Amino acid sequence: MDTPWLDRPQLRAWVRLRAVLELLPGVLDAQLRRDAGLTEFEYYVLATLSETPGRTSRMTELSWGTNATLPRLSHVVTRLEGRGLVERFSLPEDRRTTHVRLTDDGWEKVRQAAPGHVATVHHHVVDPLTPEQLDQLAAIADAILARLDPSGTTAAIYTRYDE
Amino acid sequence: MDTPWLDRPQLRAWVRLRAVLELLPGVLDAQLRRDAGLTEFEYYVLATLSETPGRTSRMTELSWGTNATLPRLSHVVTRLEGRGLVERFSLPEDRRTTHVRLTDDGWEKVRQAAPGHVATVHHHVVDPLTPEQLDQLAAIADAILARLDPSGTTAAIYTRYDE
DNA sequence: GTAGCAAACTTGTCGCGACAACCATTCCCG
DNA sequence: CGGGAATGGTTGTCGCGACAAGTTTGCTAC
Repeated sequence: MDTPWLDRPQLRAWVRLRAVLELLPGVLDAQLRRDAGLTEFEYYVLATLSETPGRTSRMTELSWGTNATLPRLSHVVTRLEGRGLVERFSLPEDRRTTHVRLTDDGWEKVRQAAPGHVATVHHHVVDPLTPEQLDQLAAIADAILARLDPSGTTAAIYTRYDE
Repeated sequence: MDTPWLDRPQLRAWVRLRAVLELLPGVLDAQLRRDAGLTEFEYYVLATLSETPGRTSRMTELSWGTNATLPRLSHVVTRLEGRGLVERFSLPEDRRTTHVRLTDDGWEKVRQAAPGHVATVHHHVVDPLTPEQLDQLAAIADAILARLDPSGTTAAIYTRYDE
């Protein structure tokens, strides 16, 4: 098998992207841990639920919306449940499925945490980019996601953010 | 404090970027673990050393080149040393510093692992993008990195990939 | 020349995520 | 209508990364 190396422009883009992949999550995580006592992932679980009708979602659907595997989500929900931020229940119609509902405490939590998190995203991602670059970024991320998730199950979620 | 929410285009870009941040590292990591028995981060430590004159670097400089904290790097080097892929030593001129050298086994390891990893990067990042998008991505990542690393210590490393 | 301070790592502890195994429920099909 | 297969989640184990503390060496200033 021949080895297609990366040329200069490709390497340039990749090295920088890799640095962002390495550094950005830590910054977002640190801010939320410090100011809200939440993991970035925990925050997104709560935030996703808060935007869902009835503040309730099935585990599997929630895992799509948050780009997580089911085991990971299950563990996180267990922790959030222990802190009283969400609650699990199931319906008689299909007792295999588990539903997760955001509690009032959870709603309050995400409401308090949101401004700081949004400000961080603004500062580190939105503000440094021009509007054109934001559109470019959306298109670029879209193209990459198409490869990461060929089935398109996850990607389909994002279409709701299209104009 | 007022809360500047994200408008549609901003949200669109951010949600997609976040998905990439969540999914891409796992894919790269899984490929390297499976095919080479290396973490993506372990691979980059070895790869960075392999491109350094003398295949040797100080811990601190290596941590810059790989976007890692020193404790993290120290743990990783300990593991790599245990597997015989690198070796630590210090010089009398300043015995606080630790130098890390890639062994022949380490060199062979990275040589064997590189093609598969590069192919993965090609498939998931380079190939889905047009040349224009690659340039855009480099500029976008650059702008974000400037905020992530205001001191510019890390960023300075990347200028060597500029034309 | 020695007292403090800074630099450069290392080590210890804890928590989260990946993977694999497992369990319960429902569907399908002869 | 009974016996797999498939769906939907949960649980257990292990390893890595973050953070905080500790250690050694070198620098500086009086």
